[in-house]
Amino acid sequence: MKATVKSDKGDRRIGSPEETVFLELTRTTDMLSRGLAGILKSEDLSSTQYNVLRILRGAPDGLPCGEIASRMITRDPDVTRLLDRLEKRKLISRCRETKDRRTVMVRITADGLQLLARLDEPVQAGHRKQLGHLGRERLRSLTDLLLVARSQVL
Amino acid sequence: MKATVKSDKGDRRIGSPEETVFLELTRTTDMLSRGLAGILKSEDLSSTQYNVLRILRGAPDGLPCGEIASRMITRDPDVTRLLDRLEKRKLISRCRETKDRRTVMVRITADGLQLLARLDEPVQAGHRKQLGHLGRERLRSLTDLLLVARSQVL
DNA sequence: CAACCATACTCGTTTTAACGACTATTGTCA
DNA sequence: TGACAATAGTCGTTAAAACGAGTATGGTTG
Repeated sequence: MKATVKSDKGDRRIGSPEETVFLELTRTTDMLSRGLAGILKSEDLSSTQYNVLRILRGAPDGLPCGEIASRMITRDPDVTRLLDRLEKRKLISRCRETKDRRTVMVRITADGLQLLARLDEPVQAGHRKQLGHLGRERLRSLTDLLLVARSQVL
Repeated sequence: MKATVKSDKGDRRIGSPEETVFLELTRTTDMLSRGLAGILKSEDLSSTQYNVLRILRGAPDGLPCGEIASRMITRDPDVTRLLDRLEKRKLISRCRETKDRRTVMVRITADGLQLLARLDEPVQAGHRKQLGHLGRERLRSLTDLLLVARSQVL
């Protein structure tokens, strides 16, 4: 997350309820992301990189890099170099398809899987530590509300 | 927000409720931020810059730049150059304090205020468009839940 | 008052992200 | 089939963010 707002207190004008939600979302997400980033740093991984690896773990047969881009937010052009960095570290591999020679298939390597495996536990623990106090009930409400919120937006 | 996860579908393992919330938060915030960024782009402003300006609007007497940094997430060192860019555009002004000559006071300029004023309406409209469909009730629940979530962390 | 620590920024450098233009294949249809 | 458009990635460049070290000023204390 690009990190943005934190408090903005001092600005006395109370915004619309919609804006309030937006600001709260931003602050909360930002705070949580910071925690995750700290955990990932132990493996020298950015959260974007972590995400790519997780996406690839979910697709053992590999994915064309356009598909990766579309599952993330970052645009096509940037994925190339993101993958470059991961490939340099042997966490993924790329190979050009023989059928459609335009597409490049990307797969996670054994090294990549191991790295993810090392992170699984700390990441889960981090999430529990940050959000566990909410309890099932509220976690569920929150998830539901967010789904509804997102469903409408384009 | 640095833009990160979007879908991650394909990864069949259903995570903990905490992780689910985290992912939903990330996706939602990301989607909403994207919308805001689009609006800000009309004035060639990044969301970080927008935030600084809003913070400063709330503090007519100016703020030392360390205080700005602490109200945002970004670290001290980076605020300097962020302000550099804003100053170059005459949106803020800086002057060294006479009392404590270490601190630099930052103020928003008339130009800066005008720019914000031009954005106020579109930004509000954007938020309503994105989240208005939730209705008072759910907006409020969401805000409350987020506050609770954040209260505990760190 | 002199040495020392803390504070408040600034500067240098390396990574990343963002935007645009460019290349290579494939698919379409006149 | 031959021109044209669409698709899939890559490359170049500029702008931000991240991390660390450095500078100046102000407070503290022996």
